[in-house]
Amino acid sequence: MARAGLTAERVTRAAADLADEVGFENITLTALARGFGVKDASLYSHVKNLRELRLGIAMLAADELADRLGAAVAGRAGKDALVAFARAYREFALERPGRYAATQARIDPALLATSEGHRRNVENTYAMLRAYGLEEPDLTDAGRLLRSAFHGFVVIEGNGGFGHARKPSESFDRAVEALHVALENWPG
Amino acid sequence: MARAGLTAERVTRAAADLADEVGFENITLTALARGFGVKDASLYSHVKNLRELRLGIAMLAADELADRLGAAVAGRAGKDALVAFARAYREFALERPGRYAATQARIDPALLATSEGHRRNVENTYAMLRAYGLEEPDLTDAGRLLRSAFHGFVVIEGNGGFGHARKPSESFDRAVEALHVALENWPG
DNA sequence: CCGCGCTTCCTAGAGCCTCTAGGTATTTGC
DNA sequence: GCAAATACCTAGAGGCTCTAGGAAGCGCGG
Repeated sequence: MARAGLTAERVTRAAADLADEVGFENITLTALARGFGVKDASLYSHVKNLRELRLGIAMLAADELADRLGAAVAGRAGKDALVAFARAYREFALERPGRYAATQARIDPALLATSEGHRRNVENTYAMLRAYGLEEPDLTDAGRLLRSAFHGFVVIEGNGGFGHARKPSESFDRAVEALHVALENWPG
Repeated sequence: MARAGLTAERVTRAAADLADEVGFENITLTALARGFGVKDASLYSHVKNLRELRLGIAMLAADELADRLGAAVAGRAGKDALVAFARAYREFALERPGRYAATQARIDPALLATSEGHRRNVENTYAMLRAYGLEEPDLTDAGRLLRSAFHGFVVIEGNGGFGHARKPSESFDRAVEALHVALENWPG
């Protein structure tokens, strides 16, 4: 009997792919096992339970997102950086919906602090905002607005919530411009 | 044997309450039946299946949200209306998380068109935005930005995604102010 | 090259979930 | 008060998570 050669690493990666296919909340250890040609009980040697598996995907995905966002803003500043950041963010969310959803999953704060990817994502955003001359607490407020707007947009878009009237990508670019205006004229 | 006196109406309403307690995605016909002191199979006389039940909650919730938003903006205009709208929106989402999640559920477009609540919600937003002197397609873009920002904010907040650094309500108010600035100086 | 132990994978099964089929009992409407 | 409508039931199939314990493949020292 040939073995499938599972490892925690491979299982998590396959789970992330599965999440992109069927949605982060719809992944199933049974389906994952089927993909490996293995029984579901076998996965429990590599993964503690479904919760932990989701956590693993979240870490993986946060790292990948951080890579993309980091590459997007590298060598840019101000509006250029904002636009590049926003587009890279949206692209990731649309292209890897399961992984993206994972980055937004509720995570134990203590554990979150150990996630390199999540930390880098926060850092990237703040670096961008500092270029607008913002200081605390405006920095936090502006960061939360950007995060909310970007996240809200891709969630609604991914959910098919925008109807067919106007191309989302156009609305998105305009929204980013409007946010740029808001950042430049941040209410004092 | 006394009967529980179920109707589609009562079942849906109880399901909405259950959703507020345990989360929209975590509602269960079994748990719902338990609440009525009835077997889960009995609910299938009143509700087609779990999908349809969720749909019913979505319709109910959209109506309730529309009531709140309508009341909030009544007699107001401009920044006043925006602030009132935003606060009512956030309040609903925090107070009735299950119902709120339902309003954001993916719904068949044909069915969505028949939902009074969803229609009123779109209408309310547009009325508010027209006061800023916006016209199509800016109206659509600005509407999508507001929806994204509000939705994103309450989702992240409800998910505990904002840490403990600064009170979300303060960030929210500042974000709304910033959005007001963006709407007033909408990029041409 | 042979057995020893570690790890991988298995079967069995409990518990919870959705949903169907078909039966019994209560209520309503005539 | 009787018949039709309907509220609710039991039984059961099928999918899910997760535990417990057993059997095969693999890598190592002798």
